[in-house]
Amino acid sequence: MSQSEIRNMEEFAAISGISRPTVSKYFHDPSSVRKTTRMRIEAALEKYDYRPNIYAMNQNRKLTKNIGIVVPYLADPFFGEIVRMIEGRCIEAGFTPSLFSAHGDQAHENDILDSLRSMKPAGVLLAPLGRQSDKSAIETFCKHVPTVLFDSNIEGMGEAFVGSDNHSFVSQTVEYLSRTGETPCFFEMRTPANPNANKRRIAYLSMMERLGLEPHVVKIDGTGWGFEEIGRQGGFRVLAEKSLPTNTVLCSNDRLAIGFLSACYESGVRVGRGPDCQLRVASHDDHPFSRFTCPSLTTAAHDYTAVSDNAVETLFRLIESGGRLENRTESLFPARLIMRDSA
Amino acid sequence: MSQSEIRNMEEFAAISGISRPTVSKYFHDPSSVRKTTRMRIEAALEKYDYRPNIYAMNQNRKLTKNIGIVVPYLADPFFGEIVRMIEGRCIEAGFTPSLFSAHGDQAHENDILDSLRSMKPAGVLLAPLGRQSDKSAIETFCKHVPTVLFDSNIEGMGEAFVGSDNHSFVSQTVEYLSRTGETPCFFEMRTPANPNANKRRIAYLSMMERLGLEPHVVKIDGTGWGFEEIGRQGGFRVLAEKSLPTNTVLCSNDRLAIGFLSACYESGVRVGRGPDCQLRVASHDDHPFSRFTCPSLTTAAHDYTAVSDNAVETLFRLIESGGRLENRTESLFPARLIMRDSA
DNA sequence: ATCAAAATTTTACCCGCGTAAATTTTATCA
DNA sequence: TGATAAAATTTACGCGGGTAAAATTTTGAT
Repeated sequence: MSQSEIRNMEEFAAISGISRPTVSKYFHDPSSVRKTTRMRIEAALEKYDYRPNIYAMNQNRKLTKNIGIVVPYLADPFFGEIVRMIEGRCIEAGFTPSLFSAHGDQAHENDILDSLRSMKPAGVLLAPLGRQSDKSAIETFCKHVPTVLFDSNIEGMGEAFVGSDNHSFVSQTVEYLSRTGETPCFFEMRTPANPNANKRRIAYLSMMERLGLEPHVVKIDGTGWGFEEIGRQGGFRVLAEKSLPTNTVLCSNDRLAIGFLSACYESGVRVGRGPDCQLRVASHDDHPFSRFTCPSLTTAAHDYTAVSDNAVETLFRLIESGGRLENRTESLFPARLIMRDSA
Repeated sequence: MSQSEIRNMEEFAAISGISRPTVSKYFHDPSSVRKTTRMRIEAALEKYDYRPNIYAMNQNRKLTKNIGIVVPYLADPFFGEIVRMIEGRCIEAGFTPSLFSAHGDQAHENDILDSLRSMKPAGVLLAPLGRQSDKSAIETFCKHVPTVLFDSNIEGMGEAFVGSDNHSFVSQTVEYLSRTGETPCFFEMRTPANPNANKRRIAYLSMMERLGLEPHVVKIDGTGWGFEEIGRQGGFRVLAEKSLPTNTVLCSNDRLAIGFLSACYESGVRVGRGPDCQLRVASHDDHPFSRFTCPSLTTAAHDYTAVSDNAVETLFRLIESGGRLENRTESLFPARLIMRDSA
């Protein structure tokens, strides 16, 4: 560490006694220069803490070493967790992740895609808003930038999709609930923000049919990304109306369940599988908060690690093969039933 | 929208009949060119969707229009909320925010500061890890980049600090709790991650002294950023040991309280202010989930909007005055007591 | 209409680096 | 040790724009 008199790569190259283009190669990939050369550069690097101008570096590069990560709603800690894992993998592999959240807003998502395009990223991991997404904007984007979709699928878009197998989630919860008690009804938003919700309803219906049970879908009103509040208000409604067809409620996702449980608590409805309980509640996602609800929430867990690892690996394959894959793959990972106290 | 044959600003300038440097000025600040010129450029922009190469733009600029936002732990929805507000303000003002999370890790925080420096941002809004932060790394960073600290203060670093007034939080909760029931004890981590925790303990002690009450600080073990789990384990411990000195628990922050409440529920301890309740629990932060705990959590709320608005405005002032402020200001916003059901 | 001052636009030059092609060095093997 | 292929380095040029200073146009008061 010393006075950083070094203003550019030219000067740094002069000092380390190597030509500038070789130094350039070194920064692009240290292993691409001779060992002796590398050592001389690294020695100089110790003395003068020079770092290349990232803007000048990327200007003439067709593809940068940047990876874009886009999530729909960052105030949801589920995405916080996923992002943490994905970022780690990207950095390990020598990429520079940049993170964006659409904050539940279509216009914002479009703006993100716009600025992402001008970043010339090597690839993008995109968890779209879903129903609210501007499909054509996403389609156009994917044509120009190597993109892997994750979490929420949009038919045919991106070079691949990596997510969880909604059928696996629902079949496990439905099977468990109906085996151990009353038939579950399915509690969801009338107009879900996310395609996973639709898949889960369908899985519920087909699972009930297979088990020869009568399905009941309870649809509640509400829009936006404040799922907990929506679940809570919906919970108050169905509890007040006593309109629940069974004593077992399977929520479409944990955030709705969190709200529903708080409505139950406030309404004095005891939830759990004990003899003194009036209601069982289960759900899907294994949201980071779901182990701290009262009672703790029985749910089907995403394989966070598998999804994020596979999404990243798929993107790396995509990047290495020049931005196009033979055929669009959809990798779905099964859920793991987490039995806690709510059902 | 048409075929984007435009490869660079030169070509675009030719087509719109303006010289390239003027076009450059336009993209830097549309209001800096004559109205007629602006209209001609914007007309051309409609026909040919050209956008300048951001890397070429920033290469020779001493300062970009980027603003760095750094938070310690993005899986905490508190930061998700703050980020959402801050990003909005930055975009409104024509800046490009880029978001980073240290994910609770010092090395990661340092790496972020490193890459942030090479981004030549106009300014940075930094919520440091706190105790885990590498103070000297942050100090060096702040010398080179105009930085406003927020949420968690580090004495003397950055050109300003914007956050919440911990004394206001604690004085309100302590006053309320001791006025309406038993004296509160203070429930916190033995080695808190965040300087706010220390300020809150001190505020608790001084407040108790002022009220002529005997303070009790309950310290629980645990490290890292999984506060809920730490609060939960600590809760089980103190409940099993029956070591709580009073029936009123004031948690240092909501995430601890969330864990503590789940421990209470599982231990069959009824929390609330009703006659059949054994314990009152209150806390600080107004975490997004605190209204969904069981019972809903009485807490002191950050003025999210004021903090984020003020942090951004302070940064803008800092940027306009060339990166240095007369003297380091600390803006603290008072809390608002949110009375819910837990106390 | 005139003319100087102010606001814009152009001219001219530079920034910091990527990269293909040419050249040099190193490694391989007889 | 010498010939030759392979690897590394250097040469030479371009990329896409920023920006000071010069030239021009506009403004506004007379």
